[in-house]
Amino acid sequence: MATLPKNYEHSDIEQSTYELWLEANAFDADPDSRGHDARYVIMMPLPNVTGALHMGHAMDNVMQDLLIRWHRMMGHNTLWQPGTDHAGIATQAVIEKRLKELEGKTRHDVGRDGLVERIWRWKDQYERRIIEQQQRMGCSCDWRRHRFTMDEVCARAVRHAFFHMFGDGLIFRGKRLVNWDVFLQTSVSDDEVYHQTVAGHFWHLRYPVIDAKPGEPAHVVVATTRPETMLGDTAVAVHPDPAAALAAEVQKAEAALERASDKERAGAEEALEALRARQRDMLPRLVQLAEMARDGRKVRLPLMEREIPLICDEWAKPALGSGCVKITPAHDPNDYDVWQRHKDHIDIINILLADGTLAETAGSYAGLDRFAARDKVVADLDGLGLLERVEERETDIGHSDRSKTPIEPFLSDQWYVRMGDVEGGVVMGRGTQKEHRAAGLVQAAMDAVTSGRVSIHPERYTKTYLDWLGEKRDWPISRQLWWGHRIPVWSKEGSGRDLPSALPSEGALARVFVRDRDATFAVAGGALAGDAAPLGDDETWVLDVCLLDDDEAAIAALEGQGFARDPDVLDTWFSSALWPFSTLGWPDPASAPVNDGQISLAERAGIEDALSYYYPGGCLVTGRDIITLWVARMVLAGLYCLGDIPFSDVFIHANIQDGKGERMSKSKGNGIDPVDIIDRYGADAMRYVLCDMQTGSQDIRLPVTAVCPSCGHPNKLAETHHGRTASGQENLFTYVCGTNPAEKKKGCGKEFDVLGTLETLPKATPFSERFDSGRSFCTKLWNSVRFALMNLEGGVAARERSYDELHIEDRWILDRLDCAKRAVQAGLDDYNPSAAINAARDFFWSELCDWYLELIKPRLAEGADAESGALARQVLAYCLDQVLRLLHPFVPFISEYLWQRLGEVVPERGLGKLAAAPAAPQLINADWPRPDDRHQAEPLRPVFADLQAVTRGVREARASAGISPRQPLTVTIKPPADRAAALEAQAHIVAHLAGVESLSVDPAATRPAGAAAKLIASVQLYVHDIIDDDSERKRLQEELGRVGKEITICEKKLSNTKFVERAPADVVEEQRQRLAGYQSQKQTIEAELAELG
RNA sequence: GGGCGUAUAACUCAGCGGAAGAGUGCCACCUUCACACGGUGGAAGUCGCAGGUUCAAAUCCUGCUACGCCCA
Repeated sequence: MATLPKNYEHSDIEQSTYELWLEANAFDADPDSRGHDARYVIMMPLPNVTGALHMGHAMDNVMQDLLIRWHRMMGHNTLWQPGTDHAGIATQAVIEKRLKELEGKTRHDVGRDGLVERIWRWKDQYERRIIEQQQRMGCSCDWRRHRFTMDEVCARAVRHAFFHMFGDGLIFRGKRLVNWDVFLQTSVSDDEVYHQTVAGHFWHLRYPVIDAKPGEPAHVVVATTRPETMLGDTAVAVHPDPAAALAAEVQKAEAALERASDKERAGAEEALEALRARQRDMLPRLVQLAEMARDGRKVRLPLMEREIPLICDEWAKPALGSGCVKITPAHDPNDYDVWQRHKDHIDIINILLADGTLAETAGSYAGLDRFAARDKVVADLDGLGLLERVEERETDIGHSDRSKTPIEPFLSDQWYVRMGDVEGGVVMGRGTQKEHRAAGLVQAAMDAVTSGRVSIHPERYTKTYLDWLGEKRDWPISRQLWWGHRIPVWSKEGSGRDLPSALPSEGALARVFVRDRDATFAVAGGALAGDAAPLGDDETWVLDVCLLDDDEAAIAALEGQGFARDPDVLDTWFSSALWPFSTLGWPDPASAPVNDGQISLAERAGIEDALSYYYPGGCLVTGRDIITLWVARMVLAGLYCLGDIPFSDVFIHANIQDGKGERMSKSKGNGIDPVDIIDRYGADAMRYVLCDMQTGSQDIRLPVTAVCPSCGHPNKLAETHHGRTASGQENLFTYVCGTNPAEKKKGCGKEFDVLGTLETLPKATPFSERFDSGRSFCTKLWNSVRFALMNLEGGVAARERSYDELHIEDRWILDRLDCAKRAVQAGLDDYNPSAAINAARDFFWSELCDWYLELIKPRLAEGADAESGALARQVLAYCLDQVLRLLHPFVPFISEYLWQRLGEVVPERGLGKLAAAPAAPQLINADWPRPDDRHQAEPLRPVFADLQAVTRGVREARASAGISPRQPLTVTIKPPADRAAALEAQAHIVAHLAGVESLSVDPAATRPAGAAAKLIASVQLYVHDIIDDDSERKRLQEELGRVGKEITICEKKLSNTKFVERAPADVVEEQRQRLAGYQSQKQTIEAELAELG
């Protein structure tokens, strides 16, 4: 029969339980007759295929599975859509790096097709690994719907979204300064740039003034951290009104000084004094330079021997440096803005090539790498006596997150999505029933949140979302990569009015982009729409044709006319933004090309198609770092393509940090594989602890210890030293065993890694003591069910029961269970898994196991009253049934396994109509427990609290007197008269739980000689024959002191007339009650002492 | 530089206006018939610092300090 093994081994049950669910198709989601209110959809934040998952992903997946399993049990039609992301730049960077390391080749050696084919192989490998990891965690997603962002169905959605945006004029070309990664030779978005402060220099350069007049300076001084950019200088700027600007600065400094704290005063005074010194010493010269600029004077750019103008622009700050600033429009964002303001009379010169070497425009420096050029420029200027001085200075340098190389601001053509408001508005959800007009894409996404249609939990992240969107910056979507969705635009350049007379392809969209003035015009039938002749005769243009499909005939026609396809691919987030509906077959589920073995998305047999049934979804579960990257973009893409929000709730969970408080991530080398934790502790233990940790705070610290693969020494990673690379630098990915200075026992000193990504080093097994509590919990759950099964064996009749026939402990446990159900529900409703699982745990462990199970043991014993025992068994089976249901979303494997065993022994559970527990073949699909007012037993709570307190009192007396737990005691209880009856009726409970052989209740009792006296909640206990008078006297004196202190506190409060007058009446009354209680305790103790003599 | 967050027992975290809590760890006792990944009992905290509001502050406000994250 179904007795459980004595020991719980997670490895024995997890795989078979997961297979049980798979065989029962328990994760499958199909549209059915349940209404739209009963749907629950989670779109998995698609992990990218660059590598395996770490604990941060585990948190994300567990939170989703928790919500999904909970909703599934509540009877919802529940879809959890899994999938992976191609992560364009990240994945290509990994493969290129490996190509270089393993084969010594670059991507150009293997070609576009060759590289892409290698990436597909990598993708297949890691996608498998990720799915395996998710399955080990217990993820209950519908694997038949697994998608990859470059699947055919997703690719089709990308083409449609792009085509429509293109047609609406929301996609445009722009010549902009982008963040250029010279290693990967692509632009990267601001989000992919991290800033690092590095030691650098500040070079002060002299530019000679041309034909300086008497009294004028012979040169101007400008300063830069990147001297090679001077080759591209096209102006030197001074402030137009330096006097006013400096005066304003002085005023600000004076105000700051006034507000300054004592600590800040010295610094503020110094700053003010420096400004005043500038007013005295430098201002006349700056005024003079401004006048020279207005006079059209020029300076000679050294090395290039180019004449460049002095100009007036407010970007030059009189309070900083020399007050003059060099202007390099093509290589600095601020200078680019200056150029925009002075386009008419200054140039823009790009001196850099895509690979980071200097272009022809850099004159004799052409061909040099940017850093070599820097050295040479500095040396040459020095040789000419034009290097005034060099300052050591820390500079903040942007680095590419992918290649770790410094970013160059670089002028290039890029594709953008127009995020801001558009004249006439944007049509959202064109052609759908929800079609409407919005001011612009970003505005629509902001409105969705401010109106409450999308709510973010915790609420504070709403600000993050709105602040970021509020900037309404255009979204750069082109990447100079080979891995990704290729931009579906074919282009041809020309000039003047020489536009092709007709488009070569029917149904294609076309726009004319006019170079150098950021203008685009739609084309209809070969002619410019609207204003028919916006093109000047000498203007150059690009005609862009966007195709909806890769129609071979159309492409051939275009290419025949000299059109060429754009080589770039789209930003990964473009396809991710469509995820909530591309996965469901948008724009047409009926013809959606799903993969082999996958479920069709089309309508069938009168049941809705996947898209209309499952869109919009329910909840998006993710970390706060991608609120801007992804959440916002999904909202606006959903609104634009379907006219509706993609989800109604966003649950932002905590990020996992290591023992040092740094965010766990692969790139930092401090991440750990959840499978390592699952192997050691079990998936349920890991899930239990992750849920317990998810309290609503934004970070969770998880100190990790690694077992050295060479000697077995446990190394606390936060304090263990890293290894070194060949060049002697700290290697963040490796550790040296035994280098924690705080550890007494030394390890072997050998190097290891924790991720298993280094082929040259052995991998350590990581663990964290924080998961112990999860494993203990599972063991306890296992053993309690094991105990129950031993006692339920032979079956329990599912008899109809009335509340009246229940014993006091039966009613009490039903009351506690009912409260637990409410608390678990409330915790989950509030996105507070920690509160939910603690409520379940407290009920299960502290109430069901610690009290109820102990209380019914006599009723279950052989020879006990059969009727009483049957009732206890029935209540016990019901409680376990309910507790397993409550725990299932948190710890699915063990709860399902135990449910199966419980079902074998007691197939029908519950107390009839009084407490229903509808049977289900599998817990994963069983009904979620609902509270029942009839189970509430409020009047019983104080009675039970008395019993518990008295029980604890006896145990404490026994422990403090050093009496063996086995020795039976004799106890007399002297309760206040009004509580005597209730206590007497249940005295057997205390007797049973505290090891009391003889127990009497007597409101008039006095202390027998040798008895320990104890006062518990106004109930006097006498534990007979365990103590001598001296130690009892001493103990009572101590007790008296403690009570005296409490009395003083209460009296002090109550003698404060303000407290009595202003505090709420019930609070004052509570204090009075407390005081009375303590005073009565004091009397009792004094009486005891008097009796002792 | 701007925003968000965190500082509570040795560790990891709850509590967020009316008697300082949990889990782990620690100490003592217990291998009693579900469970030593257990039971019983216990020790352990000027609730980061300084002001303020209030009858009352870990909790609200202001400032400081340290740390983390996001955005420039």
